[in-house]
Amino acid sequence: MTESATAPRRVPLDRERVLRAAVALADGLGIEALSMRNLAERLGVVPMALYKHVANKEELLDGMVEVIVGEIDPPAPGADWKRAIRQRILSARQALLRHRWASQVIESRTHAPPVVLEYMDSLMGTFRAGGFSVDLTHHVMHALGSRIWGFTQEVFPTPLPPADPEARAAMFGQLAARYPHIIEVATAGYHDGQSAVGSGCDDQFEFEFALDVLLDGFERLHRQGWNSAERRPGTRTAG
Amino acid sequence: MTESATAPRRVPLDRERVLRAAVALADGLGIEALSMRNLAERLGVVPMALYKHVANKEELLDGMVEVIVGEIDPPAPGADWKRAIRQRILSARQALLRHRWASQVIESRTHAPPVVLEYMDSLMGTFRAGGFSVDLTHHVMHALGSRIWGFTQEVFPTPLPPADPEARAAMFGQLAARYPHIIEVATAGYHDGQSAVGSGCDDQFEFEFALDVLLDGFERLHRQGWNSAERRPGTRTAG
DNA sequence: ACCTGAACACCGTTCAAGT
DNA sequence: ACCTGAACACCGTTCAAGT
Repeated sequence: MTESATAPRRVPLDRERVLRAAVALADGLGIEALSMRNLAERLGVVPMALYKHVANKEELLDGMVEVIVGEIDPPAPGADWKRAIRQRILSARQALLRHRWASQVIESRTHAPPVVLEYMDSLMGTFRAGGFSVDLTHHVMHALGSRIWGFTQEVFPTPLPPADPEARAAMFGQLAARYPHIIEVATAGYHDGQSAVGSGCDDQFEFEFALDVLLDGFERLHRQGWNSAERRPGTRTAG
Repeated sequence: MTESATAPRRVPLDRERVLRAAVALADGLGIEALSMRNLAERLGVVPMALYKHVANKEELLDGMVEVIVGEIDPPAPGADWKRAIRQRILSARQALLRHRWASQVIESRTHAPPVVLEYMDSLMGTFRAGGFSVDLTHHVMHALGSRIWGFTQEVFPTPLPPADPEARAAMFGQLAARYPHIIEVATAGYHDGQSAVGSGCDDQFEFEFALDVLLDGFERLHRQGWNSAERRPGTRTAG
């Protein structure tokens, strides 16, 4: 009985506990609230104690990425490449949606933690198993880019329209004059008084739309036996 | 002669000068070196003087984005939609490459400055002029996402291999065991002793590859009269 | 009325002093 | 030998004192 009642919460710190606390803190208060001092306080230790388990804040962030990437489902056995890739990326998307700060942190990393390399290697293995050439696999991974994590940097969120109908009408009038196409697109299909501006698009639909345009394109290139010695996809002339 | 020799550099500060100095500082020393204090010193003023021209640092960053987006070429007249969009995005890419910090700052913006809305509106106008439905224009803009700025978040840069041939061979052996597909792809086409790992891919080729896969896909959907009431691109069954 | 130095409330990280 | 409080060199921003 080493953990007796006389020392109730004297659980020794370890890297795992530091990382999980950091993830929980970022989940709860946002990534901008994650400071070494803040995290230490949350763990009931002095800030310097953290430096026993992570060399610095950058390494802390690396570790947090590892935790999130670890939540991505393993590849489904037996699926064809297209379904396998699609499923894996959409699983990554779910993991990233559970931790809204994660995409930002992933994009700020300058080197890949091992678990990230494993994930990328696994995706590439799926393409190769599907018959993709090494060449096409290479460019296809680049084309997916950060989309392999299930997110794409969206264009800027448009601000919420004012609640007052008159003010809203005035705002739309002004915007429509300056940005006619944005307003046209944003208000399409919303003719019953509300508008898509501010109310947000269906992010999941948009993500899958882009993913499927890419996957369909990859499939076509693969079938055509594309290779990079020829030109880029769109520039090949007929015959 | 208001600007006489007796007061040589007493040029009054204005927003324009603040923004240009901030861009120059970020270009020269990196975005992490851009602080209000640093920028003030560079301009020979006290930090508080900056707050006369920008409300806070966020607004300073907004202004810097405006400067960079202003460098993007206007649309070429007379080109078909595909060439026009392609050219515009590749021009944006050149602007962003001149300011390596810009993509990071653009992605961190929470709202779009007017010049950004104008650029997006202009792209959407090009799709519309090319006959795209409002519906397809909407989803196509989402699919491009941050690619409209000419960049995509690349996957993590792989570290430079060690110079010592023996150490390099050992490293490749270890990596190949853990990440066989990464190594396969990274070393393809480099059989003359060097490797693509660390030496970097052709970013411009990769960018245009992905862009063209998307543009080709958009063209195909447009010709098919795609609309979002049907399913996503890849999920439509034959017939 | 205008400007600005000092101060406030933070940061990540170092380091020497204390146990 | 180990731990940690104080300190260092920064931040963005506030505010009151000085001109």
